Amino acid sequence: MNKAHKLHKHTDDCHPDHSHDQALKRALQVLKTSSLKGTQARIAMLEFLTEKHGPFSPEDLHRMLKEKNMDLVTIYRTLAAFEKIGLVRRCDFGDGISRYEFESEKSHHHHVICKSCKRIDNIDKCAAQKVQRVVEEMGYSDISHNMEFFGLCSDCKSKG
Amino acid sequence: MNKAHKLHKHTDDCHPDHSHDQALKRALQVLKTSSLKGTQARIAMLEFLTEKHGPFSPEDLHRMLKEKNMDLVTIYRTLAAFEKIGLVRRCDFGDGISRYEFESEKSHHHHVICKSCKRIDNIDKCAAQKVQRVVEEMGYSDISHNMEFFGLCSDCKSKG
DNA sequence: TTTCGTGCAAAACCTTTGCAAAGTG
DNA sequence: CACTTTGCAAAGGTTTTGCACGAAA
Repeated sequence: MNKAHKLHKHTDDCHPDHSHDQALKRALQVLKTSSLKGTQARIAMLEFLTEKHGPFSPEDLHRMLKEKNMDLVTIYRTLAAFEKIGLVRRCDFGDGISRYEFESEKSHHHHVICKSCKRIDNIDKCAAQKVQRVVEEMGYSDISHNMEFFGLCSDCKSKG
Repeated sequence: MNKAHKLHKHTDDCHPDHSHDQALKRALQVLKTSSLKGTQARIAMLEFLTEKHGPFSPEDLHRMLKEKNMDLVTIYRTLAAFEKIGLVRRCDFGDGISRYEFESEKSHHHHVICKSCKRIDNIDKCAAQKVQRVVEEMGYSDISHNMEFFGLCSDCKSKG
């Protein structure tokens, strides 16, 4: 069974300001800083991720970048590398599939996934910051978080 | 490789009021209401989960309830059934392992996982409620959420 | 040139499924 | 007794690993 790989596109624009190229430049900079080589595969993935934003599963990326003839394994390894240096964030929608999204201060947000039609909406407000302060007070540093919401969207509700 | 299965115990008491048995009673009630049979396996798991609370992976439970001679598959199926009727909540710590925790209104909370020593602390404050209101305004109903924090605990920080 | 990254094949791992036997109400 | 649940075995799907070849600095 090929679970819920095809999820709806976002219903709102993540980047109405067309700041893709800036994000890409910064990303390539981070790559250098981390002494990772600027290979074709990595550049192709960063171009895609900064423009389309996500979240995408490794298989999604493999399919959507198939003209680049990259191995799925390379995509897994590249995403792991990107995650380690903070270029992407891993999302978990609870279906056993990892999804990744380009991460930057500006772009940080969370999602609601409709339990029925699997559509994804962005939530711009990140209330986790208040909790983050609590976590800091507990003595933690270098804090990150995951937060996803699940619900029934209005369309699915009205359809019964 | 057997990833981070052995996580530290919580460093604070979840239930200083010893309300295990009450929670267990209510859980068994929910079982009946959902027309699920009160089998040995289910009762053993509920006893364990209401007392020790979690979060536990299926394998954790299998190991810790090994005197009951339950098959791992039974544990998977039971957890799935419990999750469906809201008796447990699934947590994702981003390491590819599902962990489950007994869920009740009183017990609802989130975690911080130390990236280094894997210790888990509870966060009692659930700031997700404000975001939940935003999600409601977007038209969603029947909303649930996952939220986990990751950081470096003070012990690990001082050890370098 | 030296180090790092990629592709391919295979393995590891967690989770799910099918079916006969046993248990529950 | 009718129906659900369990155990066992096997399969499924995602992710990881090993190694030789190729690419980047």
